[in-house]
Amino acid sequence: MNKKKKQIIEGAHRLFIEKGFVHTSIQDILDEVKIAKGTFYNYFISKNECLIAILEYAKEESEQQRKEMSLGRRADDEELFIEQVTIRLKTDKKHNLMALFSTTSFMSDPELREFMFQQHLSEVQWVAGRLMDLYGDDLREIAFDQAVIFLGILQHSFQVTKLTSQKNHSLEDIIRYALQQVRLIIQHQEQSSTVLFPFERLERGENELSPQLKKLIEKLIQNPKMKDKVELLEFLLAEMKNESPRLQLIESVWRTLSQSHEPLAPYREMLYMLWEYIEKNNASRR
Amino acid sequence: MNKKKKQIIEGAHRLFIEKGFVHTSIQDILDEVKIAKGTFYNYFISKNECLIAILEYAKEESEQQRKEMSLGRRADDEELFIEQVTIRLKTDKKHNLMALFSTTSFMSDPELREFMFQQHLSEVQWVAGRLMDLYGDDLREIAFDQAVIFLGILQHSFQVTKLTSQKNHSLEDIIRYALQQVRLIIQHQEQSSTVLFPFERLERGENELSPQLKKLIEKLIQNPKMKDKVELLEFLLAEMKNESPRLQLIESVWRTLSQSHEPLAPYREMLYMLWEYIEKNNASRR
DNA sequence: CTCCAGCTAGACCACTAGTATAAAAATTGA
DNA sequence: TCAATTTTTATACTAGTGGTCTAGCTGGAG
Repeated sequence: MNKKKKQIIEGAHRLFIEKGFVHTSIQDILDEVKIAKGTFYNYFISKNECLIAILEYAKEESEQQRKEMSLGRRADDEELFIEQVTIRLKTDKKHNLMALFSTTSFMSDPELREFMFQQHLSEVQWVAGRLMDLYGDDLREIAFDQAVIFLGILQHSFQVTKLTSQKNHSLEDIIRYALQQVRLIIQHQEQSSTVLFPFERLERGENELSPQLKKLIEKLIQNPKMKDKVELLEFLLAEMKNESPRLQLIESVWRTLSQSHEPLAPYREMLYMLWEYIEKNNASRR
Repeated sequence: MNKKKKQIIEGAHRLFIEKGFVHTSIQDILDEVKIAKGTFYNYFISKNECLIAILEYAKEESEQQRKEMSLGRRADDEELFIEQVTIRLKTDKKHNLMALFSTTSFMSDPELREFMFQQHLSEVQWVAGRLMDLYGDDLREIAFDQAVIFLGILQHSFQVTKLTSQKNHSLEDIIRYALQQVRLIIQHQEQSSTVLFPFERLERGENELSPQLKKLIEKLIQNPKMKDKVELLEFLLAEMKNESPRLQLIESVWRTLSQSHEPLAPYREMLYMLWEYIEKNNASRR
């Protein structure tokens, strides 16, 4: 990322935390970072766009940390899960984004809204996957429901903690508590009970791969040298929307894309996610 | 309430739903209701104040309905509870305030924030009380926790329903689902398990009576004729903050206040709430 | 009739996000 | 090193915001 852009993001970030998004004017940012208006609008097409960049940065940060802490540990380690959830909340807290993240609906700008939606949904999916790691694949049917319950308890507990300004519970206490409740439900759930969110419906198509792809394409399309890459990516995007994407084709395209090493972080990230996707689907069809 | 004020509230309400709070300008409201700017600021000191008035109105509406539907039915009727929760969500939906209500943190104006806090907290308290009606007073210890869990599951499920734009679940389905999960937890909860929010701490002092009192005092203090009333109310406010308020005194003051029939809705509402408070505490000490 | 609260129209203020432009400065490539 | 290109700057501008203020109008009560 450009150095100046990073400066702006960091400055804006500081101010958003300090004074809140609404009450931070562009002018404030300009004064803080000591740049001219033109420069700001060189990097962001709007104030909202700037916020999105900050949010994206925060998400990447916590995801990176989650991956790192999972190295060399078992996927069914409850403590690992708790730590991973903690890390997200901590970065959210550090970035003071809890509120924004949990709301979405107040957002006026549709693009910002959409972005928050995706963020949120992908978190639910992550939790659902992790719950299956923890408590076995029998959970599959209700994994998504339990993820929703877990996050619901979590979020609401935090809210009420704030409301009553109780300070006697740590982040971890509350996470542990939420997990305990969910475990209890899982253990005593009868087979026949209602399922609100069937897993399959949400597993594919609406996952985070597609929007990521879209964004990458938009970025690359400006560069004429990337024309052939864009073509491949666009094919992938279309293919993944199908009922049953042709895995062989996707894998082939993936290999082609992997051969050239682009110095773009989102490009490499993309390849990694794609690889995960291929693996997962290969496993489930076998 | 003044006729013109009602007109403004209704017009503003319509616009807030249609275009959202942020994107409705004062000018829009003026055009909609066909009034001059001066008139608007005659009734509301700010746009925020106007929003608060709308929210208050919505809350009163749903509380009224909740009371009405409880007439002649047992307090431990699960169906009644479900209907009562439904009615709140429906009016919230009708007023499109779900989002606002559940968030709070994004609000810039501290007064608005405080208001939302109170709204939210009082809802949690209401649910906690009702859960005890349903499942017995043994629940007391964990009633507040379970209320938080219930509302958490509820809110989050709604959010995810929106996210995934699933339409196959009705309001009632989701409420029933949330209650089912909570019931499951209650049935299998061991005695020794963690309690996040001890009931006693939240039962008194921070209930809705105090802020209501404060607001009423602020209103009456402008009227010199009400000076003696204000004195009594201020005594009540102070007394209720004590560890164990002297019920006899409070009841005595209540009788005095009841003798003069003020034509103010909030005044009568106040008396009603105070009476409920006295009854409840009388019962629990007996 | 007078009086006056409530209403109106509209000027005005300081502020907002975002655009436009021309000149200056920094970076780049040869 | 020098010329070309890109980035940055300063500043003026637009159209809109929430909110204040004033001068004058109007309908109804006494």
